[in-house]
Amino acid sequence: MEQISPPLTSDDSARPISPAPGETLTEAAYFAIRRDIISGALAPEERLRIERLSRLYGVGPTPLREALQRLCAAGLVHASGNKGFAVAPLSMDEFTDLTIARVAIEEQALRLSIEHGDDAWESQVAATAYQLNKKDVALIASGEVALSDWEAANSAFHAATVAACGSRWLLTLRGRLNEQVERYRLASVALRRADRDLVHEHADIATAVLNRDADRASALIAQHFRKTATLLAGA
Amino acid sequence: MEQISPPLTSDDSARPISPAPGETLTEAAYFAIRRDIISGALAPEERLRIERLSRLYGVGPTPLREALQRLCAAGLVHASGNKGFAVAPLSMDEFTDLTIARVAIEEQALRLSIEHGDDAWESQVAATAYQLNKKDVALIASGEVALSDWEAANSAFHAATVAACGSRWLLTLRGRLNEQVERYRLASVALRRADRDLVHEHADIATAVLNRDADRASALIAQHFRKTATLLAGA
DNA sequence: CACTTTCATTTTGTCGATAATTCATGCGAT
DNA sequence: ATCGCATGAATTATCGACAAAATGAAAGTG
Repeated sequence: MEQISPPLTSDDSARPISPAPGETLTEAAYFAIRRDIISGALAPEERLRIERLSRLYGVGPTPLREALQRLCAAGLVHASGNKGFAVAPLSMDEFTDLTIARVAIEEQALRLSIEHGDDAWESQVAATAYQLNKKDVALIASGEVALSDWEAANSAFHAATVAACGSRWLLTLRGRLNEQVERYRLASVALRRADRDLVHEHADIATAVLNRDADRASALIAQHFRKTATLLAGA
Repeated sequence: MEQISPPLTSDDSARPISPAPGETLTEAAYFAIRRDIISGALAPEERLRIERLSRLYGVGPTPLREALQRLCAAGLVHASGNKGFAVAPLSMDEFTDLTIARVAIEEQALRLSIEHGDDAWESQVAATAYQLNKKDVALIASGEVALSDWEAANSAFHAATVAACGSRWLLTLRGRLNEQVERYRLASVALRRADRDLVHEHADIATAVLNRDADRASALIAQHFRKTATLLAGA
């Protein structure tokens, strides 16, 4: 989540992972590899040889294999027969597929959230909407504001809107999908300075949500996601 | 999927798994353990000690650990710190949560499928609906027909209806959810002879789908799932 | 030129050692 | 006398090194 796009591949500089407190090496490796796959430091379809990863992260083979198995279940890594692991590929088909699923889940989560959300939820939505608006304006103005800041605010706002949907499973699935989309986002630089009117898009969504207008919020979020998808695809 | 509810726990009878052709031991172990968790042979919250599993399935510790990591990502197993693995617990909260997510995904998948489905899809829906109807009738009549047969038909019908949704991700997520629900289904015997009018429920769904009435199909499927949930909960 | 056989690389599985955790036991305090 | 706490031993998970199986490629032969 930190670095946007480091020296992509062939970055064999050792980046040893901290064993972390009360965390198993397997988990540490899992998070480290996931981060590097999402950020693109490990390129799509790149083969993940154990020995190399072992040198890279300074971890033994066993925790690495276990971490890779988990990533495999998460869909970020592909494991074929006896031919080892590789970073999951990136394709347009997969991306449109992903967008469909994402819209479906976000729409439903949003509807449920609007239906069940209480006052605290409303406050949170309003608060994150306000923060995001500030970041949106700053982004337009200074062109190259701290991007990770904006991303955090963006993510927080969208998370807040669906937080009251009442299903941890729905949110978990949503998280997994976002994880995947993040890869495409970061893979394409086009999205950065796309001159879309984010200020109004987000403001409209926030308004619809706070007005409890499920149909309108649903339509707007679908449009919002699809626009992102179109921009990313056309770039 | 085969056995409904074998001697539950303390079944330490060796059930060695076949290495399978062109399949790695890790995968074999993964499927075997998943089957036993879903079927209830491995009880909820039961601790999964490596040594014991090793004796049970006749597999070394490493493949087992890797399989458990994957199951962990799938949500069927919980892994805590350095305290080993355990079968994921079953709770009412989790179940209602699950039902919400399931309805959300199935509704959307169904709508998309109705929108995009072609003639081949229609045929498949009609065919599986016909088969399921036969099994439904048989189930009512003979009281205790081959249950696995009925389940296969039921599963095939519902799968057919959403098959044309156009998103592999949506279907994958749906599969994961169904996996979880299956555990609750099999854990409760109440569902078996629940005298609900399955014949008509299924027939109505099939009719709505084939008539391309997305709203009605959506409503029916939600009702269908929620009824299952209610029956299961009340038992 | 195609097919087979062999060899090297890579992945997978087994084993033994280390480190963490849990349970039981004994001591001290209330 | 009982409850709480600390200590120690046994159990258990985690890790890294070694060995076996499988895959892919190259070379040799029909």
